[in-house]
Amino acid sequence: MPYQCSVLLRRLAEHASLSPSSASASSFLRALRCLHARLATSALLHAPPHPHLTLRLIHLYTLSSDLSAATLLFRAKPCPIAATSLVSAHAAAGRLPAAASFFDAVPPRRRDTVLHNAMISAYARACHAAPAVAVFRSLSASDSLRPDDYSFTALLSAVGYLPGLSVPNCAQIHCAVLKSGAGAAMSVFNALIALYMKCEASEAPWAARKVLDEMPTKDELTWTTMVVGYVRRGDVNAARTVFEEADGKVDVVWNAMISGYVQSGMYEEAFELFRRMVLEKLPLDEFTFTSVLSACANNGFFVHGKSVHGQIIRLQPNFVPESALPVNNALMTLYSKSGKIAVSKKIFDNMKLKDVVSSNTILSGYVESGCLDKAAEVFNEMPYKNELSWMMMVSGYVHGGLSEDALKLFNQMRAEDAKPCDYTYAGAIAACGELGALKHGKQLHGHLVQLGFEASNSAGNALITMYAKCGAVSDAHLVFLVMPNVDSVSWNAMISALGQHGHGREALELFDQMVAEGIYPDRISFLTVLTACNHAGLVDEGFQYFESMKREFGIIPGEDHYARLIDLLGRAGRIGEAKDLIKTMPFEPTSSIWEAILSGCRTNGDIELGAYAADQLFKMTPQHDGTYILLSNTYSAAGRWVDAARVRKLMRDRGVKKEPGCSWIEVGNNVHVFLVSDTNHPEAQEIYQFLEMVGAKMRKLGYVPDTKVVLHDMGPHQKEQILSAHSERLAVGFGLLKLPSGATVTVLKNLRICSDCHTAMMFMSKAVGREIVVRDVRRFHHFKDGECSCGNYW
DNA sequence: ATAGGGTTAG
Repeated sequence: MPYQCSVLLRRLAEHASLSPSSASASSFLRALRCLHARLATSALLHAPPHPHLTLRLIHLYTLSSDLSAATLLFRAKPCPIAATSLVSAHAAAGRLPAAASFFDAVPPRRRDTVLHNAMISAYARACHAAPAVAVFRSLSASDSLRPDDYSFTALLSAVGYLPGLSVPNCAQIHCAVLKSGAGAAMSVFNALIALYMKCEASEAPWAARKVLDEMPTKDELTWTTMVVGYVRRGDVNAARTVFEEADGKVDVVWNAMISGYVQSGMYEEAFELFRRMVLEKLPLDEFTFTSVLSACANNGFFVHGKSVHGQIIRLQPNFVPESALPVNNALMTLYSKSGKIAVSKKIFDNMKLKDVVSSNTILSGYVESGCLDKAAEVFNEMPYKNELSWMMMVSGYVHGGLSEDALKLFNQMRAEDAKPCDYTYAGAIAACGELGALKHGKQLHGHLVQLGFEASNSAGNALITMYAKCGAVSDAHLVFLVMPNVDSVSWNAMISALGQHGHGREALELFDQMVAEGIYPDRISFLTVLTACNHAGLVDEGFQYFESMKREFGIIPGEDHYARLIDLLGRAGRIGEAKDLIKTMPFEPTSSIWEAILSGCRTNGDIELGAYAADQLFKMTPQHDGTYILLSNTYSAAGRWVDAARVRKLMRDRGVKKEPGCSWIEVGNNVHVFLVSDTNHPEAQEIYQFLEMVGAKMRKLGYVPDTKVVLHDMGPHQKEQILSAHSERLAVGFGLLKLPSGATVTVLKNLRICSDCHTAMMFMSKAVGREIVVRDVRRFHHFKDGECSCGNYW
């Protein structure tokens, strides 16, 4: 019986090790798995000291990834060879502690060179250089053992992860390898090339090249290593030169070069190389397809991408599920990015093997297209979520305006003990900014520092924006100042922070400083600058920067830049110049342009142009309520009440729904509450009742001399946001009042409200003992010395 | 039984 088992198992093992990844072997192994278990048991029962049998079984289990069965067997019959198998299997699966436990389970005297090699390689895979070196040292120090080619190869790959690796370091190791005499294999040289290429110094490729030139024989990996090394250093041109030189060696070099182009954003070149591979009838494998599909997806080559898909279908490559996986993932990305999420989902559903990347890809497709419900569905069904899954979902919610959901998810994440990455923190911080939840945002800032994410640009940039939106400009500035590597996003965020709060001059100064420090401004920078000018009323400066954008920086102004400049002119009463500007625009006015014109006409009382702009807007966006309101206000401002009423009627006739909004009202000198503009809306009833309640309460306190009502366009969601977000900080008035919906609000003292934006406010906080500025997160007006920066206040 | 390279999601 044991003998029979042994023969059968050897056959199995031979079959499996011939092609461990081919479909037939894996299905073969799967089919026989039940048999294995029985054989294993009987083998152990019938042949107590039978190391060979145990060994074969363990190897077999390792090949079929049944590590728990292999581990069980090892515990019953520990031997160094079995340990080797298990160490490498666990390392391959990314479980370093498990791998190390098998190495440790073998007494030092019984460890052989191969077991040491497996352990060194395990540490190398996990990027742990120091312990790998320690294992290598213990191998060298042993009397009976000597390191071989494998030992050196694995050691060299581990050493590559040492921080601050220099060329002299590498040369030292190089010498040691040569002296030992053991390292003469091609793999050792290839590893040496990779090691030199990892050094930052500019002469490193030269040293690597020397190794390559001195090699007696080179194989495909020699060239590939050079190509990959150059790609990692960001030198695609040098990679290309090496690639050309290696011409004739097929397969991997091509894949490495295509992937190198993709990583450097040179998608056309990547596709061109793929085309050459097809023309020269070179074998295309899953790596080729994956890289070229990614090139197509990233560059909008959707037609090319589809033809690659066609090629895959035509060639019917005999991919095992493991190989088909990345290809399918790349295909999903292609279809998601070209807006065909349904196709993407179909591929997803048909995949035999899925991983986190698959789910994340479909998740990102849904998030990008704004289908947050479907994204959440995928997210909740994911068997395994990683950092990225959480991050995409959190930032997806923020992007979709669902900041509360974002924060809820963030809290759920911490409850599930999942570790947020810096991007996830950035998302949560952005959510705080949207909600004006300064206290929560500060807390997150504290966590960031504790976790050592201070150097993260994404988190830092999110902090700047969050503090700015919560009115804490000095905090925003502090973050900006202590950030170790500010990028253009950081500059833009800080410029915008200053601009939002009316520090127009400072914003412009910061912009100039940015340019002086050699950071190239982008279109966002100019948008920010124009906004800053807008809030500070710096019309001529706005014009100057607009001009220099084209002239000095070669950035073609988009409709958003024009719209902002027109808005700026309109506010400054220079509607005539705005008209001239439209005539010089290289494109037809868009809806945002007409909107800026219309709002300028309202302030300037230009009824004729306003009506024309409104007509254009009615054609483009007939259901947009803002146009009707603006036009009607333009008429009423000019005293043409009949026309104003006509516009309101038009709006009703066309079935345009007015978003219910709420506003602040001033009661007497010092008490302020909410009111809604459209009393027919159910939302209005709620607020109305609320106000009644407030009124009654205030009358009791003797606070109601007269009541002013301001109408304005704030959505119900926004109102809720403001109510819930600010309530904690606003608790200085008469105590909390509760809305039927459960949101709480506090009545304040010394509040000032801008009649234009209706949202900026200032009050004396008894709790803090100083003046605090609170603002609506979406509107950018600045309150200074009791006046709003738009100059329109009461 | 162990080594060196190429893969997809933001």
